[in-house]
This record gives sequence, structure tokens and C-alpha cells, in this order.
Amino acid sequence: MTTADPESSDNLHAVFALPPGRALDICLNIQTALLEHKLAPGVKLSEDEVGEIYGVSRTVVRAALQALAHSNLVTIRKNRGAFVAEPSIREAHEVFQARALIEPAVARMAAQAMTDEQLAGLKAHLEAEHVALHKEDMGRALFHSGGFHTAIAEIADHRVFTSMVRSLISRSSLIIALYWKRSDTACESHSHHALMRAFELRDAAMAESIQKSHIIDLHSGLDLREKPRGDSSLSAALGRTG
Amino acid sequence: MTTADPESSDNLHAVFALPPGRALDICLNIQTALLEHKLAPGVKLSEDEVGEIYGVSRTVVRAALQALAHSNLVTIRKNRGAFVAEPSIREAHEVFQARALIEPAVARMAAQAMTDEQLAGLKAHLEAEHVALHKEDMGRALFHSGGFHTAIAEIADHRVFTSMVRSLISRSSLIIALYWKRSDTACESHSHHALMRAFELRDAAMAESIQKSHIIDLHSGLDLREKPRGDSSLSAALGRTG
DNA sequence: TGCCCAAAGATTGTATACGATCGTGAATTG
DNA sequence: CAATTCACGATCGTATACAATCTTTGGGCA
Repeated sequence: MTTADPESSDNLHAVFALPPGRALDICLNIQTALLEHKLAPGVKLSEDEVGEIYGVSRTVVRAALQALAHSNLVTIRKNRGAFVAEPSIREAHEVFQARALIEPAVARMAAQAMTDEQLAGLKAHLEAEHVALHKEDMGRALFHSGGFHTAIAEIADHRVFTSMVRSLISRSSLIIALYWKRSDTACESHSHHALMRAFELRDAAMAESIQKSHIIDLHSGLDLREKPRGDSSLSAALGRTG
Repeated sequence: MTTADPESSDNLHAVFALPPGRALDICLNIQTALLEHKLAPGVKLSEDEVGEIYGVSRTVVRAALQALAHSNLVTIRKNRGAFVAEPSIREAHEVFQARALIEPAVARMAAQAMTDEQLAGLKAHLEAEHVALHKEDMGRALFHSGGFHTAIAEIADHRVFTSMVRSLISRSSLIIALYWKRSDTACESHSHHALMRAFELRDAAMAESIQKSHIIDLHSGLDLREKPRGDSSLSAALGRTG
């Protein structure tokens, strides 16, 4: 179980570049909530409110929110406050383009470095995802799916890439919350298991190729057409009241 | 001149995810100082001291330092304070590996999108670098060299990659300050001008290829052998006094 | 003489207070 | 009745004060 625990914040703090402390805890808590889709894009994160929840002053909360803002998970608007980020369609494309470049290269490195223990750890991620899926806990399933991708980067043992991947995956979670269109989530399982086979074989080229296809497939699972979102269309959509 | 002004902080703030304000100004100021090698790795950035320089309270300084820490330009040690980061040898390798993956792809995109105006802008960067080199102002030359790489990412018009490239280049500046071994800096000019030719021809494949070679060349210009650095060697180096 | 420990100084971590800015709603006017 | 303006409330931006922690330095002891 220990090897499979995705919540272990051993060196997770590296992403936020904060010294261990309460601010980091808040960051990690909010990040997890985002990854599990417990916090929707656009939700306001009032400093007072967050501070009261965690029992700290606004000073600490501000540090946490700024760190999250730097990871593009939160948007800070001057004199307005912090909100869960709402990635634009353009940003969604860019994030998945970046993933399509970086993650295959990372998968290749991971395949070469993979130990049996790490292989088992990856499998545990997939099982956790499967269990969550079976319970129809989509949020948790997505969380473990992201954990799988992150774990691969960690196995590649490349901190710069790991940091990038972690950041991109967090942003992907928000993007999926906004733009996911595919109803069948089984797509995950197939690609991930195919990737596992490549890792078992230590076939770097195969891992790279599968991961690239997988990311492109995820990208295509988004509905990124321009829509008349927001309140501008609201009046038109409703017509006259009554 | 306007198109060539590399200091323009138009959307430079996107890297730090801070609302416009004094904290951002401090970030940008310190970042520029780092890029110009006016601030050496390891230098302590006392909150009081920085605050007095810019005429703000520690609150603002802390926000700036945390933003810089998130960009890996500054290291914050609990109860110790903030220091200009000292990238390890491993980190140096990783940063240039990341650049070798990302920047060629970005160069390809830029070559396809390049307008004549943007081409002129890039040329201006090279000229500025040349002028600084002629004045033997190495710091400023390096600054413009980095600006050239950043400008390419901006032309590619991909914010996610641009942000990554900017971050990697900033870190590269620290790495070069610590590990640069090559005395001839003319290598820059050659690769950069070759890249310009590819851009003029709108040859995406050529631009990608040249950029990849260029990054690998830069990487090889570093002396990344393990050395007995630091004070541990100091006593040995000095022997007994007198 | 060298090492260990303790107290003072300096610096950061956190909380709180006050001023500035923005959003909202009611009142007023065309 | 609709549009505009103004004042109020809420929230953030910043400064300052106090508490916690680390570093340093001086003295004591083996």
C-alpha cells in the first residue's frame, strides 16, 4: 500500500517552491481538491474564508494562493481576489500540445530506468483508478489517472521534466472539468495498460510512441469549439422573461 | 527601436503570475539583474535589505521573493531567508536537456509563423548582443542572448512553451554563471546567425535542427564535472596559515 | 588549548490593523 | 420606466508588531 499511496507529499512541495509549513499544506490540499474535481473552475477563494477553514491568518493564505497562481491553478485579479482558474480554449490546446511533446520523451526515459518495484507502483496506480471508476467516483479516478502520469515522470528521475509534467497535469484537470466531452472513460484504461506492457518490456521506443498517441487521444477527447459561453449569451438565450 | 527593446515588460509578468504592482517590479528587477550576472548565485537576499532598496515593506518583498523562488531563481530556506539559487550539476544537465527538447520544437513553430517585422525584431536582439560583446559587457551580452531565445518563443505564439522557455533561460543564466568554461563567446553569434538564415527562409525543419544543435553545443560548453566546491575544500586549499 | 554550551542578536514566520479599491444596491433624475 | 450616480459594504493591498527560530559569540570546563 505504501508504494501505491499517491497522496504522499514526500517531495511534492518541489512544485510550489515553498518551505514546509502550513502554506504548503494548504496548497497541497487545494491542489488535491482540484485534481479530484471537488473544486470547480471559477470558484472564488476568499482569503478570509480559506483562512478560517485552515485556522490561519490571511498572510499564510496569500502565500498559498500566490503559489497556486504561479502554477496556473488559480487566477489572482487585482483587488478582486483569487479564483480557481478557468483555462481558455487556447490554453487547453497549448497544454496538451506541451504534454504531447514532453510526456512521450519522459516515458522513454522512464522505460529505460524502470525497476520491478516501480513497475509495481505504477500498477497500483492503475488499480486505484480502476477501483474509483468502479465506484463511479470520477473525481478520484481522474486523480489517480493523473497520479499515473506523474509517477512515470518520477521514475524518469528528471526533476525539471517532473515539475513540468506535474504542472501540466494539474492544469489538465481543470481543462477536463471544463471541456471534456467523451462519456466513455474507459479510454484511459486501454492506453494506460498498453503503456504498462511497454514498460514491462523495457521498450523505450514503444513507450514513447504509446504515450504520444495517448496524449493526442486525450486532446481529441475535449470539446474545444468556441461556444457562446458566459452571460453575454444569457440574455439572448432566455429571450424576454415570462 | 521599440521593436527591439528587450526590457519591455509588456506581458513579462505572465511568468510570475502576480498582478501588476510593486511586487512584480521587484521580481523583474531582480530577474534582470540575474540575467545580466549582476547578482551572483548564493548571494543572500535579506527581506529588510531588499525592502529598503525598493522602499517597500517586507510584505511586498516576500511576495516577490516567493515568486522568484517558484521560478527556481531563488531558494528560500526556512528561517534562513532567500538566496540566489545555486543550480546543482544535475539541475544544470536537466535544464539543458529540457531546452534541447522544447526549444527546437518552438523554433519550428516560430519559423512557420515568422513575419518580416518579427524577423527584424530578432535581428535587433542579435545586434544588441553584438554591441554588448564589443564593449566587453558580458553580462549584458548574455542578457540579450537570452532575449533572442525568448523572442523566438514569443513569435511561436505559444504561451505555455514561452513560459517554459523563459523559465529555463533564466535558470540557464545562473548555470552559466557557475559552470561556464568556454572562453570564446563567439560561438553564440554563429549559431544565432545560422538560425536567422533558417528563419529568413521560413525553413521550419532547418530552424529546428539548428536550434537543437545550438542547445547541445551550449550544454557542452559547461564544465559539469563534480568538483570539491565550497568551503570544505577551503581549509585544504589554504593549508596552514603563514 | 580545544570543545561544548548558553545567552544575545539578528532574521524570518505569523498575526493583526488600517487604508485603498472595487462591486452592489438604492435613490434620484430625465 | 430606464439609466445614471452615489454611498455603503466587502475584500484586498500594505505596513507594522510580536513570536519563533537560527546564528553567533563569549565564557566555562575538561
